[in-house]
Amino acid sequence: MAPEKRNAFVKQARLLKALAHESRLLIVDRLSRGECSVGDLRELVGMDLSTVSKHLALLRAHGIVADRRQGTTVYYRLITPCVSNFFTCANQVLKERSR
Amino acid sequence: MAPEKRNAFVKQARLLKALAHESRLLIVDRLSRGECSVGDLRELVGMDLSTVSKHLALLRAHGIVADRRQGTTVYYRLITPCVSNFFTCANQVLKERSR
DNA sequence: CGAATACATGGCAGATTGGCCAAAAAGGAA
DNA sequence: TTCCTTTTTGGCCAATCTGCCATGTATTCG
Repeated sequence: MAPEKRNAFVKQARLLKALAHESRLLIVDRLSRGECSVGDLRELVGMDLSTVSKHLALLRAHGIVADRRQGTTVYYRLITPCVSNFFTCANQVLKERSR
Repeated sequence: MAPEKRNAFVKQARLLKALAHESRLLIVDRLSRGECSVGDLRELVGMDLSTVSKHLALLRAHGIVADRRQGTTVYYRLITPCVSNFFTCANQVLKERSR
């Protein structure tokens, strides 16, 4: 297989991996409805603040979210909104699988 | 959050995780163009046969592929073809991200 | 300045993953 | 049966992931 084509799969795998976690999906889903502070996301996810912060750092490193500081509060937002399509896509597979 | 809604994210995360690997994406992509023997997939992926077999077992356990034995050869096929939509979806995100 | 708030980061432990090798299974052919 | 081919499984190890705790950093307030 051509190296550049193979590389496309590597990039796709990295992206899927970045999303393949319950907490991160929760976060992405929440952010798809508008930006949100880390504290609010922590409440949503229900884990330690440091854990949530690391999930956010991972999403940021993959270019999925971006942050904005306002005073001591940091707000995150989706910068690739089409990432929400993954939910539709996944649900379709889950539905087809259950038949 | 409601337990059943939360559970949906758990299932989605499991599915994404099952796909989030270069070799498994290669396999799914190949199978989306028709069924294929393990040996052929091994050639495509370029790893040990046992490794490929384990990737296939994982995909099967997640209801993504199914197998059929013919003599000593085992053929795999996609049983949730819409899983290919993930490629479209991922490429869209990757494209949006690069802008 | 110091104290408080809101996040991020470093470090560590336990669990999971992904690879190879060797051995077992399952069929088919002789 | 025995041998050969194809695939699966078990074992092992190195690497990665994910959580919490403790600490560090940035900002605001008094």
